[in-house]
Amino acid sequence: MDADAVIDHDAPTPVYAQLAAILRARIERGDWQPGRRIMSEAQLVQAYGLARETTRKAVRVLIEDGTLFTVPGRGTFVAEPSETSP
Amino acid sequence: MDADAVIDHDAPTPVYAQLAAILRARIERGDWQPGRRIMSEAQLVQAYGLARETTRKAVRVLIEDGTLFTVPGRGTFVAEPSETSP
DNA sequence: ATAGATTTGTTCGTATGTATA
DNA sequence: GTATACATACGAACAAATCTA
Repeated sequence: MDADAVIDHDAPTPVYAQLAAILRARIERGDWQPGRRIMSEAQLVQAYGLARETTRKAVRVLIEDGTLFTVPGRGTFVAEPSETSP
Repeated sequence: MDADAVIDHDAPTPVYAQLAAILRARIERGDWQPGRRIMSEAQLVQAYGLARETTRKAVRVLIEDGTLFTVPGRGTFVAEPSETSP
């Protein structure tokens, strides 16, 4: 999926999965480097016009596959490549 | 069968098969494009005045021949032509 | 040291849609 | 025709951790 792709609410793919793919593409493209903080949940909501729980679910997908990790009160960060694909 | 055909409860053809033919005609006519969502089950029930299980059976016919596919929580979608007739 | 702002974590509720009995 | 279950999506509210002024 393209990094600048737009959310399609009528597509078969769930919105949260679309956003997860977009974020993954932006990370692979280098928009956010390993160890760096990505947009906050509020910024994701604003940028993609989604509900907070939907953006959180997208982030959770990337957390579960080792791409991102969160720090309460700090933000959401890009994991080191070694942690993603050893 | 015509896309605007009406269900005939007294015809030899089962009602679910009539509806399946109607939906197939509407798809072939372009009412719903590949990858797009068709009416929900509730809308089909409302539009054609049938029981829910009858509309589900009609949809199942088109799923089994590769015309449609469903995504829980999302809806029923038109398959890509390549998936229908390779 | 305190207050406020920011950010993630959690818990409700509502609505829609398919799956199953 | 009803009921239950599960998945998706949106909305609101509050708590906890962190940072800044």
